[in-house]
Amino acid sequence: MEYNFTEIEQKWQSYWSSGKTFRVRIDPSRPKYYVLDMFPYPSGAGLHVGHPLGYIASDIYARYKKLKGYNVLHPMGYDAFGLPAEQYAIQTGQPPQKTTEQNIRRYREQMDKLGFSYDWDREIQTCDPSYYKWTQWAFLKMFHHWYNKDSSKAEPIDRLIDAFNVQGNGQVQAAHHCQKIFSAREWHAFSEKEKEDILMCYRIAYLGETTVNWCAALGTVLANDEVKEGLSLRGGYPVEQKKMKQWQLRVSAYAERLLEGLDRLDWSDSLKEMQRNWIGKSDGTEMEFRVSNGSETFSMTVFTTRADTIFGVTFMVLAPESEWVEKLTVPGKRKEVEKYLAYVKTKTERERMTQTHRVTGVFTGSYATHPFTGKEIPVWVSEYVMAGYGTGAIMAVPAHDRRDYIFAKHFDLPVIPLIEGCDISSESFDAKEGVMCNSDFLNGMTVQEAIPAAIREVEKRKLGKRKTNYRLRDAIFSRQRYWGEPFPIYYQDGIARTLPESSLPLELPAIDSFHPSESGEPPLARTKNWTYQGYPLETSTMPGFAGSSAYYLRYMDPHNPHALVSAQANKYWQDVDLYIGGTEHATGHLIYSRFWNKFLYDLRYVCKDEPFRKLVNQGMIQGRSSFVYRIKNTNTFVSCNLKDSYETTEIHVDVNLVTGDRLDLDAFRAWNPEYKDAEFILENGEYICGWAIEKMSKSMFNVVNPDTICARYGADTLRMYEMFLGPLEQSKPWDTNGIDGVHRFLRKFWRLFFDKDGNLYVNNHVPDGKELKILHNLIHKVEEDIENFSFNTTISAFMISVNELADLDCHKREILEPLVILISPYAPHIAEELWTLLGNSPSVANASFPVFNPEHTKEQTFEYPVSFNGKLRFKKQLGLNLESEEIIRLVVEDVRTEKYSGGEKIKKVIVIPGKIINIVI
RNA sequence: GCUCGGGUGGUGGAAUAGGUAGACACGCAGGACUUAAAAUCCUGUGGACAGAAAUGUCCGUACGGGUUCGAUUCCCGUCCCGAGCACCA
Repeated sequence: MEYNFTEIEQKWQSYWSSGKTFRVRIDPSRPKYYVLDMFPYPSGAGLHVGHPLGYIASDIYARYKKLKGYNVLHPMGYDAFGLPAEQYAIQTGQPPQKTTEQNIRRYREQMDKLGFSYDWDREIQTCDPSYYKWTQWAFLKMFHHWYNKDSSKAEPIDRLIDAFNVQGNGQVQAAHHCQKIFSAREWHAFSEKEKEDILMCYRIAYLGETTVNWCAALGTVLANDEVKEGLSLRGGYPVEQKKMKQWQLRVSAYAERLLEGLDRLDWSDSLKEMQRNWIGKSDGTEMEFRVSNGSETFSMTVFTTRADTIFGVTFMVLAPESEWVEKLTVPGKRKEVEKYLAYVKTKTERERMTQTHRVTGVFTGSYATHPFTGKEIPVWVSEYVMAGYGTGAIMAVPAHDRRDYIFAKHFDLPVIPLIEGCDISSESFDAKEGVMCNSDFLNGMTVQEAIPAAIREVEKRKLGKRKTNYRLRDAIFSRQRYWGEPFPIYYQDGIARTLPESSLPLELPAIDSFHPSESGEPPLARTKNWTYQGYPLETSTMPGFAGSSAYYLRYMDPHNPHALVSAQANKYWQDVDLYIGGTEHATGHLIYSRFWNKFLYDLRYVCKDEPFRKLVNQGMIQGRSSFVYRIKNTNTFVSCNLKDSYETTEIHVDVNLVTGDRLDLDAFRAWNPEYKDAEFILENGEYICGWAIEKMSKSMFNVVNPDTICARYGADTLRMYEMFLGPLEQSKPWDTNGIDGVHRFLRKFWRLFFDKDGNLYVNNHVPDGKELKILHNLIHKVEEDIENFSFNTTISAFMISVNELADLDCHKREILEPLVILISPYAPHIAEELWTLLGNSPSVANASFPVFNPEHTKEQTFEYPVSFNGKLRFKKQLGLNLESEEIIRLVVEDVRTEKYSGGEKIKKVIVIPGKIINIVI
């Protein structure tokens, strides 16, 4: 019988789905294990071979854990709200509901072909009202809570109001951005609007004025993680900084907990490091400077991590956006400053970031007084100081800060060195080392001593106090978009009011035009009756990360109409034990969902404060793009190695028209009408394409569809091959060379179960030591490798074992049956088929993982006389005094021998001279 | 610039509480079976040198040092590649 993968795979896929083989339920008698994939955004392009990489790995692990007796939750769903569907809707008029549904269907078809063990009864789609009800619900909870720094958790806003009623806000330790300090009496006197405005500054979900990333081309604001190098992540359009009133989440309140929680997570160091950088904790000091513009005197605060350099401050710098600029610009400088501010405004965020070498700035005309020396120091404005970090103003120490140094040199400001013997003739000395000088009471101390000493002095003189700053900003939560969750918010006399929980979900209305309105308002603004009890509803929608922030909780209890997740389900499933997905979510989703989860934890809706215990980042599978070279202004294409003699344009060509870099000329002509009359200049009768490794994407024509591979080799081969390609976490280009090897192996595996005539043949003979050794070595290896996510090396082990068993012509049930179980996580279809052919009832998923017995693999242990014949050079370790020809007797723990024509010879001895030492002879 | 990874045959990659480097696979070369092809199987395959051959010797894990009886593995320095952050005071 031949290995007919098409038939086998179809048969078992339909068996699994109709029999609901992978349905899971709460079962207190078994330990739980939760294996989660980052759910995909269903794009119009469908899955390419890179997408399933992580899914295959998680499926292997989930099946393995199931075999190990765990009750495994392994769900899948779709992150269905998002920009691309809406962009597509704008271009084509197709409603996103419709295209999203189509894409989901396509994704599902493709995934089904790969034989995943998902419990599809738990599928969720973030655009489904029964799901986003709970996204809106969480938002309402955040609106109604504030962050108490004393208890380090979120608490109901009513309790804050109680505090205001009794004592005002002076003593309240809260994460907030309220500028006013008021007494209880003042609080009582405020109007309702005033009270609401104040409370808004304390809510965890709040509406606030802030500098946002505004993307004009997309017509929406974007979160920091959606912007890269001044361009939008989606589409690559320019992004500018703009002050706008937006919904935000007070993620910054959780900065310390988000940072500290990382220590308890089993994530890769690099990912943790990325999150640490993103949170950007820095310990320093806030220091006050008296500043005068000639007529008025103010107290201005700056933040520094180098309080020790206080005596090197020779000027101050304000961010152009800082409110101090207005106050400190003297009349004589007004024109100049305004001109500078106008100049800064014309620069896009991207320009400001890429043109960092350009030194710009302007003097305000004001002076600050140095708190220790009393000297007057000028206050400047420059774009190199950022409004959003610290206080938007800095004390500049040109001798010991690179940026300040460059600025000082450019504008000819004084530089005072503070470290003995440091060379600052061409650049600043930024290292935190050396002995202080020119620094009054700090002189003679090392930098490490001077930092705390300076802070102590600052605090003693009441010039400032210790402060920890975080780079992490609050998340901007509104998008001027249609295809997202509507906010359960309406406006009454300019006050934001929440819809009652009982009215959720607030469903997204169907609309017919997806363009933003003329005035730049979101599409919902044009929707008739977008009101609640006659009051206008919020017209922006929630961002992409809203729906993905708690989906892992919903999988635990996906159909519950009364709660996001019941306490019972949450208590059983707890948290995600293994989360697999790409690094691209390091500073987005993985921060937001940790924040979201911590918030729900504070409110006791979930029992774990960290959602994802272990996280593995699968690498990206890149595409191998092919190129043709068109001679400029012609329709003639020249082969790769001849292209240097012509002036050519490089054009991407569909990789499916190329075999081993040779272009199929007819297929190329048929590919695109533009090329139907193409002429070719060949080399050796062939057209050779150029190539490059790039991101796999439709626009590069380098997409390899898993369906094609499945049709040709079967899903089991694809699954094993993707794992065989290399370490899971490593990025690697897709290369179909080598897939034959894996396919050959599976055929060989199949043939192991048949006799020479091709009849199924399995006997009940008792296996001998050799066969048992092969099996148990393999059990050991598979177990070890799966636990270490080293899926590629397991496959080698399978290949070796199967070859050995084939050589022994082994058809023993006791060996072959466990072998089927071992391979089932990798190649589930072939395993199911063989499992039933062996007379077992389906499915192998319900079998248990074979037990490793070291007795079967153990090598001999005995005392052995060993002659070292002068090759022994281990006297020191052994504590022996040996002459070269001496023969010694050692207690040997293990001896490895090797057969050769003359008999056996010793290759390796493991001795115990107090400590185990490996010796190779 | 800073942080974190990484550099091993023609290729993807094995092997690190330090102990036979190159598992396994691809590719390539040769062979068997076949009218032929496909499929399958076998043999060889890091480099250099010696030998008819079995085999042996030397060199080899980016480069230069160090620790060690022994280093792909540990330490120091240099170079290169990848990823992330990037005026964060």
